[in-house]
Amino acid sequence: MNNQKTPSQSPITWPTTQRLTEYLIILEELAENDIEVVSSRQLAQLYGNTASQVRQDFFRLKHTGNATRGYNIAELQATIRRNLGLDEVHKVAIIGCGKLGSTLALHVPLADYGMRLVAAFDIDPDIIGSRLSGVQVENADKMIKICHDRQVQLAALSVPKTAAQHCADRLVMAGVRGILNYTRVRLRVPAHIRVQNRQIICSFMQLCSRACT
Amino acid sequence: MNNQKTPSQSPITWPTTQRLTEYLIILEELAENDIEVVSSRQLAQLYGNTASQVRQDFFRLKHTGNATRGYNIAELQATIRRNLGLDEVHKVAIIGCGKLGSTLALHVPLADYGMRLVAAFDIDPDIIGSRLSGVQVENADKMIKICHDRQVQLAALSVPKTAAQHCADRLVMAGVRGILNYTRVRLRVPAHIRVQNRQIICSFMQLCSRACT
DNA sequence: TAGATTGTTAATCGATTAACAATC
DNA sequence: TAGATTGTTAATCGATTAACAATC
Repeated sequence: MNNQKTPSQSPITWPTTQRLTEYLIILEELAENDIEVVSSRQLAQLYGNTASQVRQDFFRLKHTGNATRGYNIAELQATIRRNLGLDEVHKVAIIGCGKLGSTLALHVPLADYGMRLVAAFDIDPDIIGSRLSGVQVENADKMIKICHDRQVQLAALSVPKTAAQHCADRLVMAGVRGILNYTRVRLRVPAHIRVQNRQIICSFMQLCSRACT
Repeated sequence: MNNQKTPSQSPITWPTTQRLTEYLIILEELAENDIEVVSSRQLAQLYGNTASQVRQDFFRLKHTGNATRGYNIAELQATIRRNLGLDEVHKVAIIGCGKLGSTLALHVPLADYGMRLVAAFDIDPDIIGSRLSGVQVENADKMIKICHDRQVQLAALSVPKTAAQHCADRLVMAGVRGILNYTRVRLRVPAHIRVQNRQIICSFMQLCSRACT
């Protein structure tokens, strides 16, 4: 389910949300190079879309730039972060700390984008008890209690296929709001739970289809 | 650049291509459970879209089902694979075999979807020479020659930010057609090279924005 | 046969692009 | 001032949804 429905209360559509996260990455890169201002044309060039679309996106955020110089990068970053809800700290758990799960824990800079890893789970006794990016890996049978106690809102699911649905069920019971599903299983969850399916193999297939045909 | 332009020759749009890869995963799951036939309504239910959209997608593939029972799963899988170009074997290289790169090599079932890992590179002497999913990790300074010799068409880029553009340049020189970019750098490549940006942190931000606001 | 489902066209919806006055 | 750029509306484009005759 890549194209989710946009909740009616927000003026920000799903395509815009997706672009905003990427703009943020681009702006970060510009800021690192001490660039302070960017025009819609420049940003469009970097993103690979049109200046018109960039301006539309910011128009929806009610973000206003400078009619001569363009957009102030620091302000733009702040607006985007606020609109994506990255101002508050959202608590994240990683379910399954094998190869993929541990990579997510160590490689993804959650802390830089309004999130914090607060729990990690596995069933392998060799992995349970080890530390991963500041948290101790817990036994998966404590998932409901720990996620509930630590108020986990988001979870990344990187377990074997056979465990996927059972883990999802427990996450829902623990009150998690959204699941990033890296398993090749379609999860069945109540309608109010957001699931984003991110099977890495799909990205390879999509690229293959685009680049090689 | 999530929303790429569709090349004019193909009747299959980018949104459809994205869905097709996910249908394939769902069909795999159904086939494992010895289900032989699926209706557009059932598939839509599993994917999270409408039966009408499912039928449109297959209509564009000129795939024809049975007006009473629905679609034969084995036939459907074959049609989708053919349309995505997964019939031939596409050669893949992984650039950067740290935590993320080695996870991609070991975790992603390329061989099941018309791809084959034929090369892997790193600059770390401790990693060079080790074996990863059937290939030996080579020194990154041999990237151009090896990728060219082994006819690498697709590459996954999982190197530190500082190395990203340089690696991309070399991949282009080696004749690679598409790059799956996991770094948080915007790559500058010639127009005929496909780049798909897949920064994992963006998925987390998107989920956060959807689930928590 | 009756009923469920497809194949396909047309209608609708929403996202992107174009255009240009207002701004600095 | 002149020129580049934004803010914003309207037009266009394309994707999704609806509808229903044809099919098995």
